[in-house]
Amino acid sequence: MTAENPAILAPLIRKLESIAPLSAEEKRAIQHLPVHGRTLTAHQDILREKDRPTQCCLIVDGWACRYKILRGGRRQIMSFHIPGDVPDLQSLHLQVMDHSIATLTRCTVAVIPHEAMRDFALRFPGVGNALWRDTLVDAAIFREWMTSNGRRSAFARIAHLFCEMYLKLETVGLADAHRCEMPVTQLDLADALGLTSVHVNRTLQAMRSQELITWRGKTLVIEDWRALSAAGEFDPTYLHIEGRAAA
Amino acid sequence: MTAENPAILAPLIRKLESIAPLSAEEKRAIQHLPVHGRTLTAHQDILREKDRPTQCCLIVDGWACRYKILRGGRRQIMSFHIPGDVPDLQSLHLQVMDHSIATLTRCTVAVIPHEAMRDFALRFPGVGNALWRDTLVDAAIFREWMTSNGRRSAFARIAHLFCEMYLKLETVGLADAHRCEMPVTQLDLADALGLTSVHVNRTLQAMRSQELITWRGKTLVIEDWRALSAAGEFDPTYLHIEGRAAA
DNA sequence: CGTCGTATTGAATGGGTTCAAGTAGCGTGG
DNA sequence: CCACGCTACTTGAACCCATTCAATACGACG
Repeated sequence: MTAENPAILAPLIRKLESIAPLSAEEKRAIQHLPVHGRTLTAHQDILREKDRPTQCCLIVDGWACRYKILRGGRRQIMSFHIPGDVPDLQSLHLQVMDHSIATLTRCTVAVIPHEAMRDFALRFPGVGNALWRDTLVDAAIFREWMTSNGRRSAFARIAHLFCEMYLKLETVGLADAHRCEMPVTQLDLADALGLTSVHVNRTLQAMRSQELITWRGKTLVIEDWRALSAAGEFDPTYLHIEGRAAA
Repeated sequence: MTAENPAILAPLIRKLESIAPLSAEEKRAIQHLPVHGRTLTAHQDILREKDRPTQCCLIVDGWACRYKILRGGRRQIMSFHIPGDVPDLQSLHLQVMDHSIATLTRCTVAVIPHEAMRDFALRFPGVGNALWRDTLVDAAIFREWMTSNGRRSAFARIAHLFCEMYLKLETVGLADAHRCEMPVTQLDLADALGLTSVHVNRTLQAMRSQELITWRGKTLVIEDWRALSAAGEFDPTYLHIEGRAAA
C-alpha cells in the first residue's frame, strides 16, 4: 500500500519545502507514505459537514474549496485550495467536519490515513511542525478574508484575492510572470467574497477597463501588479512566505 | 522565575481541561511554567503588527482582541479573547505578527517565554496536541466570522456572536443561566462584525424590543436562547466543544 | 457639576442586491 | 460539422440594507 506513483507526492514535498527545508531522509519518508490516488470530476464533494473522516486528502492536481451552505441556499466559500494543499489537515485533531470540501475543477487527490499522518509527524517532528505552521498560515488567510468581507469594497476584495492566489501559486512553482490559472467561475468568486455574481461581473469589467487584469478562459494575467495590490490594500505579510516582506 | 502565584495559571488549566483531560503531573508542570504577571489598562496594545515576539501572552483576567487597522482608519476586530486564551500562541511558529492584539478592558496577563512553551509541548505531547487543537478551533471561529461578514444580515451577525461568546464563556466556567459578561462597546461590536456602530445600535434596539436579550452595564442576558440562536443560524459544531452537538 | 466617551436619533445617500431577460461559449453527440 | 443544450457571462432598472453625516442625550467618574 505504498504510493502507486512517486509523482503523486511531489506537490506535497514542494509545498513543505516552501515552508521549511526538508532533509533527504524526510523527503524519502514522504515518498513512502501509504497513499492512494483518486480522480474526481469538477463540483464533487470530498467531505461534507458532520463527516468524521479517518484520512486526509492531498490535492495533487486541480483546485478545491471549503464551503458552507446557509439557510436559503446562500453559500460561503472559505478557501481555495491548490496542488500541495491538504485542506482537511485539521481533521487530524478535530473529529467532526464543521464545513464541506469540494472540487472546483477535475482533481487528482491522494488519500492518506490519519494514522500514517500521525506516525509520520511523530517520527519527523520537523515535518510535524511544518504542518502545524501550515494550519496557522491558513488561519491567517481566514482572518484576512474576514477582513475583506467585513471592511473592504467589492473592488478591493477581488483585487486582494487575485494577489493572494497569484502569490500562493507562485510560491509552489505553479505561476510566474504575473500569470496564473484561475479556474473558478464568477459565481465561485462571489461566494468567496460575500458578493453576488452580478456585482462581481460589473466590478471585473471596471478592473479590466482600468487595464489591471486580463482574465480569459481559465488564465488570469495581472497586468499591473502595483496598481492591483494597491487597490486591494494587499500586504503579503499574512502569507508568511519566507523572505517576502511588505509590498 | 516560577509563577509568582499559582492562581495566575488556573485559567489556562481550566481552558486546557475543556479541550482534553489533564493528568495530575501535567497540571503540576503547568503550575511550574516560568511566567510573570502584568496588569494592563483598557485599550492598550499587547502586540503590534510586524512585531516579532519571543513570548506568549495568557489572558488571566479581562477581555482582549485581535485587530487590524486599514487605510482610512477602518478597523477589523478578528477575535475576542477571554481568560484562559493565549491569543498569540501562533507566534510560536510564525515569526512576524500579521495583526495587532490589544486589551478591551483592564487585563491581567501572564507572559510565558516561547522557549518554555516549546520545551513544555515536547515534554508533554498531550498538552502540545491540545494547544494545536486550540489553534484549529480558533481557525474554525475565523471561518465562521468570515461567513457572518460575508453572508449574514446585521441582525444575524449580532445574534450569532452573542451565542458564540456565551458558549465560550460557559465552557470555561465564566457564565451560566444564559447570563455573561459582555464588556465591549457597540463600536467594538461593529468593528468585529463589519458594520457601523449606528447600525449596531439600531439593530440592538430591535433585538431588545423582540425580548431576545437584555444588555445593560457590562452584562448580557440572553432572554430567549432558542429564538436568538435561530435568528443567528447558530450551530455550535464549529466550536468543537466536547459533548455538544448541533442546536 | 463639568467632561469625555458612549449611546441614540433623524434624514439623506449609496454600494450592492434583486429580478428578469438576453447572449456567448463550449462540450457532446448525431 | 453543425445543432443542441447547458452553464457561465452580461446588461438594465428598481430597490433596500446599511452607511454617512450631524446633532443630541446619557452616564460614569473625577
